[in-house]
Amino acid sequence: MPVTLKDIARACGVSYSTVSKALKDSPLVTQQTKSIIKQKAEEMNYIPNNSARSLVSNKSGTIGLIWPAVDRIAVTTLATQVNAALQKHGYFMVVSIDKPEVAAGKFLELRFDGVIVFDEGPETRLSNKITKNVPVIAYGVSKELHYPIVNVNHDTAIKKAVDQLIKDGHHSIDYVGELDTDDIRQTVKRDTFKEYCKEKNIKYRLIDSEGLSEASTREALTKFLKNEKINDAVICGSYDITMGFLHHLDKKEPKSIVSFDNIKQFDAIDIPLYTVGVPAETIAEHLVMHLHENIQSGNTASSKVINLYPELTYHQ
Amino acid sequence: MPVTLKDIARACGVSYSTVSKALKDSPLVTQQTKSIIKQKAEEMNYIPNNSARSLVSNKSGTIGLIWPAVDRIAVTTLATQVNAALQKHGYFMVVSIDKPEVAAGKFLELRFDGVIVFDEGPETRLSNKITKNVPVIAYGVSKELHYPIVNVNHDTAIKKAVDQLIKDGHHSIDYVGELDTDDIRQTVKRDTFKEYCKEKNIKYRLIDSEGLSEASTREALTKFLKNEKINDAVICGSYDITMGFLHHLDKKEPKSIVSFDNIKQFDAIDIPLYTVGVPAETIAEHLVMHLHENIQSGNTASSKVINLYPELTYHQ
DNA sequence: TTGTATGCGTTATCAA
DNA sequence: TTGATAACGCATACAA
Repeated sequence: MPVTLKDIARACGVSYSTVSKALKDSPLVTQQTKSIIKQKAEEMNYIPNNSARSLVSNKSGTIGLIWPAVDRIAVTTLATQVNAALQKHGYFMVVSIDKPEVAAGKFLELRFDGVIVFDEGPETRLSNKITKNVPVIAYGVSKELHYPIVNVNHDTAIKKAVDQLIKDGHHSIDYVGELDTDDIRQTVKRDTFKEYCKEKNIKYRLIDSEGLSEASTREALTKFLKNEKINDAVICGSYDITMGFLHHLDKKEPKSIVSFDNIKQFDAIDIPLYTVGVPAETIAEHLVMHLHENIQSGNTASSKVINLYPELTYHQ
Repeated sequence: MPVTLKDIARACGVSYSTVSKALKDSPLVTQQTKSIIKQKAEEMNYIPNNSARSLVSNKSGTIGLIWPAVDRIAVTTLATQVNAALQKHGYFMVVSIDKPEVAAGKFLELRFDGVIVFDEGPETRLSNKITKNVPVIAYGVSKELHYPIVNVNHDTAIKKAVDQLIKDGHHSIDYVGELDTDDIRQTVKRDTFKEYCKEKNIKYRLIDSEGLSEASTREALTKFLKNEKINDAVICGSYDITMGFLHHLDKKEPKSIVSFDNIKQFDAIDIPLYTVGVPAETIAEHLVMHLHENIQSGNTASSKVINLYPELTYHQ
């Protein structure tokens, strides 16, 4: 059994409320007693009981991140950034790889202060039962949730990508991405691409990466390239898809490539390309800032959309 | 504020201790009152307060997984398996991507029932302060921790790999893996390979993958292959490294490949190869089983080594 | 400046 | 079968 405030109080010959105050540096305690108590606490390896604290203060200092698909690099980067941003605000972040509704339910039982969810479509949506009991914020591209979402506007990103390629003189563009899916982050790219190309009178093709991983993209392209040739202008739907695509790229043939995701990993690539997307750090900051505000104000379930707009950058 | 037992009690006109019993299906309550209470609880969307529970029962039902490097496929697979195994035992798993000692400290404050840590070397080791306060189990290849570890014996795996390649008639073997590292899971492979080849009078080379990712391996091999030719017999240090290696493989030239990690993702590869390692599911089962036992018995910090022995399998 | 008392939501023991 | 009550560890308003 871990050491409690009472144990320290007994060891110091003071009352346990004094210990409580001393350990949180309250001005209501003498410097001298404080330092005695703190030293003793350290010595006895005191570990505060968050359950007890949480019971009385209604705060756990913990945020739950719901992340069922722990496997894509770009998302890993975002999670790391979110972790850092939360830390800055004094929160501890914890991840669940369970199904969203299950994870959120557990988070509620644990009385976490807030929940972040990576929105990928219907199966990742949280019910009212959850969202009216704890501040939730999503990351994605949807606009019609009953809780706030940081929207990274993939549609704008696609348009910027197409515009750039047109500016570079291309009249025919390929899009490599996951086509057969309900993940709204993917479908919005696919559909916007199609429509915008039509609008701009650009010839286009949709090439299925058959998944979101580098491996699936590589395999899918192997098949594709048996019968067809890839275009000179290509938009890749994510960092991982870009990596899968780059394998098949003969460096001698110059291509214009625009890759989704704006993460530092691109700096390590020796092929020049454009990237488009909101930087992971920006996304993280906004997620944390808005969640923090809603925790402070006790707001749950406002269906606000926080729009973030993608940047297009050239990587030499 | 979420609904409490008292709220339900008031709504049902019974005492809250009756509600408490009813909701955990105690035989001390009539079926009738039970069903009334349960229905009301459901209706009011009652969410038990784990903090309060934990305070009195000294159990949180939650296990913390320490996993600072959320980026390798093989590890992702293991985490998923561990999550499932814990669920079977009634636990909820939660992941921290913070530094091990920080994460463990927070887990302690949250009074989690147990901690699992992926051991990769000195920086991933937990101090006595932690391990004497909560049951901890590690996954790795070390044998000298002050807490239990599920050891997957990479040294045996390497030997099995070399033996197989010798049996297939090879006299010269390449090892592709991370060479310049303190990660003990990697160094043990490197060192055993070298020594065992010497012992068996086999010519060998160590090829640096310059990291553990597919991308780094691919790049490293690009450089390597400019001046050298890869051997006919190759051992790859992990799933991701194998994937990086396969890019450079001309399918026409037959090679004998042994890849580390025993995960289902290999089924999707169309190149025949051997895999060696303890299946992720087995690792997960043992981690959870032993942790669960130590939680039950209140054991902390026994320095037991649970040895799991790798299997070599041929994938057509 | 320090100590006492109350209550947070729950479980468990005991009394009714 | 049900209800009252103490206790878990802590924060805090209040009394000393």
